[in-house]
Amino acid sequence: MTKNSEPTIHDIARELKISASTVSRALNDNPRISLKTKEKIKAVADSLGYRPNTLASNLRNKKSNTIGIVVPLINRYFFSAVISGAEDVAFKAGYNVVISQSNDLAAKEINIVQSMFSNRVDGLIISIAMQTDTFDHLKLFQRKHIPLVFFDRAVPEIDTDKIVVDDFAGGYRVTQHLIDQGYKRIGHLAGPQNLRTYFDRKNGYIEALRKNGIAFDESLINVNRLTSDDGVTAIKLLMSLPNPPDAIFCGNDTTALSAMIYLRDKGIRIPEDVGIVGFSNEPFSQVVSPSISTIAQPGFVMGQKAAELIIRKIENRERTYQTIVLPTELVIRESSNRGK
Amino acid sequence: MTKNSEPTIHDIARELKISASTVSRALNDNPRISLKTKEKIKAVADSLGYRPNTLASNLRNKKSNTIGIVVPLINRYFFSAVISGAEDVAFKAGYNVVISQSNDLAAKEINIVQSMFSNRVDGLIISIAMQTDTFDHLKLFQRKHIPLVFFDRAVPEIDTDKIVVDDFAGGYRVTQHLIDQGYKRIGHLAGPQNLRTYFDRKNGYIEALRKNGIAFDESLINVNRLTSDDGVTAIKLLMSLPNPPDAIFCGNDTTALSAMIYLRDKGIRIPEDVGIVGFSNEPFSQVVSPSISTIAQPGFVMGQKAAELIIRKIENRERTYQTIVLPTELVIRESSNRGK
DNA sequence: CAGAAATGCGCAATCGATTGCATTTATATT
DNA sequence: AATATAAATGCAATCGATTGCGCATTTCTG
Repeated sequence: MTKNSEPTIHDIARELKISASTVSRALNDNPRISLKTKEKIKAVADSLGYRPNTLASNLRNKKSNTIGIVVPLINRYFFSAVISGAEDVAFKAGYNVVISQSNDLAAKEINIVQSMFSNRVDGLIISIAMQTDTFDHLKLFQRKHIPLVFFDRAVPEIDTDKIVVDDFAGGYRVTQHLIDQGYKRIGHLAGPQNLRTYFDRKNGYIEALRKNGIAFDESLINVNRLTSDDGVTAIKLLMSLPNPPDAIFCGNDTTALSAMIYLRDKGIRIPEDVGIVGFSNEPFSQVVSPSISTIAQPGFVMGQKAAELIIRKIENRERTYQTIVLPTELVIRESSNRGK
Repeated sequence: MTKNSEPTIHDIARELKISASTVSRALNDNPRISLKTKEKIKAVADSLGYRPNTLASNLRNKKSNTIGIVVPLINRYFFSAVISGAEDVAFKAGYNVVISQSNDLAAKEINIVQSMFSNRVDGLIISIAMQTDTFDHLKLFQRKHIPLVFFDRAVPEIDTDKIVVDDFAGGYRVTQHLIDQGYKRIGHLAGPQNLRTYFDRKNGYIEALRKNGIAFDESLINVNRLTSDDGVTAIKLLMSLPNPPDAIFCGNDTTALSAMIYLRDKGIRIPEDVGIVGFSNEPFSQVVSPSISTIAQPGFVMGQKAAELIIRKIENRERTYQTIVLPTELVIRESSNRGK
């Protein structure tokens, strides 16, 4: 098939009757090579259309200049924002990024992570799948001292760098805001509690209630997977309670939207009758009607920070682990704004 | 830093006092190795925690099992959908994907593409940057016979595989739909005309007018970069014409939305006074109010097809170039529906 | 039971770039 | 001019996996 005529440093060397070592050094601007020789070599390299074979270089250097990124789903605003931010920083620093999606399946995640290990990525940035509950595949990276950075969904039992948003504070703020708006019975659609993020959001909610002296009613919390359909099921359930809520803190914007549409179809006014707040500030949340109050998660910045951090680790400029907690921002929009 | 104790096939060989060749063959299930030996080898490999070094294998095989994907911006729904679809297919077929974004800058695109070449990707899937107007970096792939697949934004002068949507038909349908709804003066916000997609959309629009015997008025077309701000500027301009349009076919959903918001703020009713149609079916277009009529572009499917195609090419199961034109689908929503 | 055929495995080169150490060449010093 | 010193380059091994060819052992055939 493809003719295999890619020029190598040996071809350049032969052309100039010098050794490949010299060519290699020249192309890497090694001071041991004279300027004159360098120029000659670069000229020949150009004329042959030489392009270094990164594979060979990587093998020899035991470094792939590649950062792996694993997300549940690429095609989700928050995650693609993170990827975008990470790619930006990585590319500028001379790293490639390989990206895979776990589809929130533990099995695929394990597969991906092992494949990335075999590909000798220099570091791994990951937000774990909802389903994942064993972590051997990640501990592998730990054991081999390959930098590992969690973002958003971190694993508490693995001690490494983490970049998360302050979900607790987010949940707290949302709830406080709803209370401030005069809502009395505030329900919560919570995500899977094995994921720290959702766990924290719920606890922020509970803490805000407590601080405000509001009795915590377990029945107002519905734990589900936060899909659009789950949102409808959950809101239906909560509204059918003998004493239904007058506000809902939804674990994400998707359920906020689907709950909102359900309520609207039932003739329930938002925010007058029921207040709604989501989480994540998905793009649609500001353009729907009524627009959805939510918590902004700085995805792009998160990606940038994750990449910066992992590069510092890869290049060994830092040895201690840190957990960066990015501040959350409450974005108040129509769905919870009664003007109080 | 990291201790370099990754076990290799040589370690396994030493352990069993056999040769590395045998180990390699055993792990690759070569029939020349007896079952007994294979089992012993696999047992030792497991016990040592052996993981093949893909870099070494790739170098030797002159194949990286990697597909490069270049998009203008990862964090855009359509593109992340394509990436998601492509990753899906690629991963199942045993390929990794490395992804970079050009930010619509020609210079960065060139840089990325060359870097991917150096990394010896087995194939490249790309949607070119708006800015790009020289194509040497892509012709390089052609010359070296490395499979190249364009999607969405293709380069006419490069003869290779392309996956596009039928933009012409899309533009035509949108326009016909607006005419059917009784709109009389239909304007168009067009994208950069060096990009085939936008060029075709515009021509579909023009053709539909012609077929319906409607005089084509150049002043109703505004060519811009289709950002949110561009949309506002453009709509402002069109509406200030002596004889303003009563419907706008916007080159994408972003401008459709910003134009719509501008009109709404001016007290102009949609779709009663002015009809709006976008392009791409961004997620927000169905949840805004009024919801935006648009053309659905099957991003995920496009990504899948692109990956399937490039893999067939890489594995040499196909030699002829093809252009796959995916059908467009008109999604009629509120913004253009006067119930006619 | 000799010779043929099959089976199982090892040697050594290869992929392309890098690098410690050695060697050659140029320049400086006495 | 001879030696010391610095500058420039080359040799050969290395990174880890793969593979054509050949050798040795086993099994089969007449």
